[in-house]
Amino acid sequence: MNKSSVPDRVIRRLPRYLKKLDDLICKGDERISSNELGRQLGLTPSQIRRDFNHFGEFGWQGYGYNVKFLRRHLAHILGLDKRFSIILVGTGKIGQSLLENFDFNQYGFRFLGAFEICEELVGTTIAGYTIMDAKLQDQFIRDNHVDIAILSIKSSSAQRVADELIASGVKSIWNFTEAEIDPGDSGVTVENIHFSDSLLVLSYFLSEKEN
Amino acid sequence: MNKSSVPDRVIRRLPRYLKKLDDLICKGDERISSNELGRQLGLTPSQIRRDFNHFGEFGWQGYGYNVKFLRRHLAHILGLDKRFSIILVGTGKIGQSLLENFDFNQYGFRFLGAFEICEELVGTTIAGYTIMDAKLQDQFIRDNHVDIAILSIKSSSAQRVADELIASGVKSIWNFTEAEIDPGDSGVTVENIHFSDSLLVLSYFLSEKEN
DNA sequence: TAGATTGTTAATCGATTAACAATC
DNA sequence: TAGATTGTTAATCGATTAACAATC
Repeated sequence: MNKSSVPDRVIRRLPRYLKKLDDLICKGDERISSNELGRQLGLTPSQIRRDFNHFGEFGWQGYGYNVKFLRRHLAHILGLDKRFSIILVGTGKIGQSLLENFDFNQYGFRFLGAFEICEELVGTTIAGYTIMDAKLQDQFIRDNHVDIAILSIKSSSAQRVADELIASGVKSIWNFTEAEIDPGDSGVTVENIHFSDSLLVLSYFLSEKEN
Repeated sequence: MNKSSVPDRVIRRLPRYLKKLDDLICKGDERISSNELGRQLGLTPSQIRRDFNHFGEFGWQGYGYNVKFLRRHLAHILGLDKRFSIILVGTGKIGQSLLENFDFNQYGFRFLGAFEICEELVGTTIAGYTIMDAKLQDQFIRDNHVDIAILSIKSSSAQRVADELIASGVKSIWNFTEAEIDPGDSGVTVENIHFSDSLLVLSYFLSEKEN
C-alpha cells in the first residue's frame, strides 16, 4: 500500500467518518455496517468500504465494522496519536476564537503557545495562555520542534511571515488568511481556510436557485 | 446550457479564478491566455477553457481572455451582482472577526445586521454595527428578505437555531459551527466552514510525510 | 498573411458503483 | 447452518487532458 497514492477526495472524507464514529460511540453503538454508515452519511456502501480499504482491512464479514476499533484506526491514519505540536501566530479575533473554542487537546494536538506582534496584546492572557512577543517566535520554534503554525494575521503580511515560519522550521501552516501561501521548495504543507471562497460558492448556489 | 449540471468541482474553482483575475486587473494586465492562466494557477489550459465553457464563451481566438470582461462574467455567474443580503447570527469571536475583517460590500453582499442572545453584547457596537437582540431576529428576517444567515454560535444549538432561521425564511446558511446542519426539505443551501476537518486533513499530510 | 489561441470533440484517466466470491 | 456483510474485481460513470479545426 502506497499511502501517498490515496486520492485527496478520500482523505477529505476521513474527518467526516471520524466525527460520525464519535457520534456512534457516544450513542453506545458497538458495530455498524457499510450499508448503514452509508445511509447516515449519504454515501454508497461500496465507496465506504473502498475508502477504508485504502488503508487496510478494518471490518469482518457478516459483522461489519467495530466502531471503537475503526475510530482508533482512523485517528491513527490521521496522525492524531502523534500529538503534533501547534502554535498560534496572530491573536486577532480569529486567533482568539480558536484559543477559546477549539479543543486542540481533544483532537490530539499539543498547543504550545500564541504569538503576537501588537504590543498591547503581548503579555495578556487568553484561554489560559499568555500571549508571547512575536520577536521570540523564531527561537521558540527552533527550541520546541513546532509541527503546525496557525497563520491568522492580516493577508498582506501572510507570505512574509510564512517565509519566516518556514525558515524557523515549522512543518506545516494552517492558513486563515486570504493570501495564497507559496511554500517554495520547502516541502511545507499548507492547508487553507479561505472564508471568501466558501461564501462565493454559497452565493453561486443561491443565485442558481433563483433562476 | 443547464446550469445545475455544472460539476461541484468546477464551481469551487470559480472563486480562485475570480481572485486571480482581480490580481491581474490590479497589475494592469488587459488580456491572458488559458495557457498563462493555467501556469499561474497550476491547472491545465484545457481544464480552464472547459471550466469557462460551462457558462458561455468568454474568449476570442488568437487573443485569449479579456481580464475585465471575464472578471465581470465570473462575478455574475457567482451571483455577486445580485447584492444578496446577509445577517450575522451569533457575535462571538468568529462573528466579531467577520464583522471587523470581512468586506461583504466589496464582494457584492449587503450586510444588514448582527444578532446576539447574550444580553451583555446586545446594544454594543462592533465595526459600526449595533448588535441586535436575538428576540428580534425572526421578525427582522421576515421584514427584510434575508438571503444568507451566518451561523456562528455554539455547535450544540446549531440545528435548533438553523431550524428557526429556515422557518423565518432565510435562503441559505453559512455554517461556522462544527455541527452538520440538516435543512430538511426546505431547500435551504448550507455551506460549511468546518475548522476541524481542515486541521485533520493537515494532520494527515503531516503524518504521511513523517513515514 | 502567419501565429496564436479559442471552443469543442475524442481519448484518457481516475473515481464511483455494482456485483460477487469469500467467510464470519 | 443460513444470513449478513466484507474486501475486491469488473463495469460504469464522470472529469481531465490532448488534439485540432475554426478563426481572430
